[in-house]
Amino acid sequence: MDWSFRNDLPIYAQLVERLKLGIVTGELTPGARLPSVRELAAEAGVNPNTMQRALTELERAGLVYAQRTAGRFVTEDTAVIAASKTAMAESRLRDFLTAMKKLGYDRDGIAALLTEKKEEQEHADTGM
Amino acid sequence: MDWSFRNDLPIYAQLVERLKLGIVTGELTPGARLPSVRELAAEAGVNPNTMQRALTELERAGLVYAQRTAGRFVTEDTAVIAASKTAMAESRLRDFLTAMKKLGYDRDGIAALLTEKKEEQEHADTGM
Amino acid sequence: MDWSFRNDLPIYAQLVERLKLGIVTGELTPGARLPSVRELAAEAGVNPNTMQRALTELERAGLVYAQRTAGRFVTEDTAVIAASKTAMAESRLRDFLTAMKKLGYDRDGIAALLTEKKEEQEHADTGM
Amino acid sequence: MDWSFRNDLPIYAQLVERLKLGIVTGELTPGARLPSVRELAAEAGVNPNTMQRALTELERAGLVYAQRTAGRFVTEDTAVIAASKTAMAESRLRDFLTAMKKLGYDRDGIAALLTEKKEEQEHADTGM
DNA sequence: GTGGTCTAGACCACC
DNA sequence: GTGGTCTAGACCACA
Repeated sequence: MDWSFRNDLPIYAQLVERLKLGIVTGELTPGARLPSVRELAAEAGVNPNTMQRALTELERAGLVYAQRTAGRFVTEDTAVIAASKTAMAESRLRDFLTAMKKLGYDRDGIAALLTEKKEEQEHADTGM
Repeated sequence: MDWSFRNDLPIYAQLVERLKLGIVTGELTPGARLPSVRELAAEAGVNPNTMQRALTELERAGLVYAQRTAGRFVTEDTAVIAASKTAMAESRLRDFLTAMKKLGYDRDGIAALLTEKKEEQEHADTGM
Repeated sequence: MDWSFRNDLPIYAQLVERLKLGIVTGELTPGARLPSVRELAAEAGVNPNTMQRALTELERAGLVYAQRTAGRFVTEDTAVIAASKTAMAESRLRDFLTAMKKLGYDRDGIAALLTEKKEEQEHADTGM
Repeated sequence: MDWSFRNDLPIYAQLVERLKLGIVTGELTPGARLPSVRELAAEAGVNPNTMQRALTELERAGLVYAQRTAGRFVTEDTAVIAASKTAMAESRLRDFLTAMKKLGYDRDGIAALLTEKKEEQEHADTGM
């Protein structure tokens, strides 16, 4: 995992984002035991409390559960994970579309931009 | 103009965003005179200092210029406005694509989501 | 407000409980500004962080909202408050009924206990 | 017996609760021999130490007694069992009433809620 | 050793 | 002065 931080968002929120990503992409498999708070904190280079806060947030979202003294585990409920993933994607998509619409782009304009970007990318790919 | 504020961004930043939007969408036409800081602040229901900061930001971006005593005006340089608009759009697009890619969506997946969304929208439109 | 704490529940949770109670009972009126985190913390005799955690919880529940630098306010949405109140009552009721049922009491048994308690109470009242 | 655990109470306390319930409801008859700690622990899926602690608690409460090598037995003193049962019920009742009173419900309000709940239940029963 | 809680104290952007 | 974030370090019950 890369534990680099931007400065446009609180660290704990970025930790949440990062861990969520790890779960929905399968990097952290359902049922897997997470390292202890202290270990994760050390790995990420943050205070244990900060990491704790992030994990508490994940617990609230149902992506992780804590067991008294055994540690924390990724939920086995793959439905929850899948729902979380699509929710994240839809949210991104919705935000993107409304922002673009506010800027005066309609669906065709957006589609044009996308294909344009795509071609750029392909040229860059072949060029590398 | 709607002057409602979210809680995830400083107010002055939201003011900048809102005014920028007004300019690039033509709601505020090139060369138009802006209301005074006091008036704008009153309209938006914010502290004049906060509005002031937003306008200063817009000046730095070259979208607005001040004339000693006459007030502030939207730039007449339509090229600057157009550039600002495409810059905003590209930035949105880039952020969106990288976020989706992190979530495991490739170009085809994104395209699928977009068309899906489009159909939803159309059904909603016809249904209303 | 009485800020006494039991030791069967984390302090922050008791703070949440106490403040929630204040809101649903109208002790804290809709739209009212709460004292600052620091003031509340001093009044309750806890660390500001602990009070902050409680208030964050209330915010998540929609009973309180924060405004950038102006302070925190009780929600004006009385529907949310009413819903919260009935939710609390129903939850208490449900817990009570299931617990009694597990103990082997049916509805009639519970009703009997209630009227018995009521009479006790009345005798105590007249006796005072 | 169902040995599922919540997360809001230490496991040993939940074990005590569960076993107490078994005794006061007669599921575990007076004088009956309990399985060994090891067996109980295995059945409940907990550490033997944890189950041991729960049983010790029950002994202190006088609901269970140990005989050197023969094992543990449910008390034959039905008076103790009955007293334990009413104590549990009264405690539940008292807690419930004070909580509801704090929420602003008087006896009539509580009675109303109860009958309301009762009707709901009956409709659900007949409806199934 | 694990998660959970709490304190103390600091820094920050914002208004 | 306000809310928000973060660190450091401590203590606790639990298993």
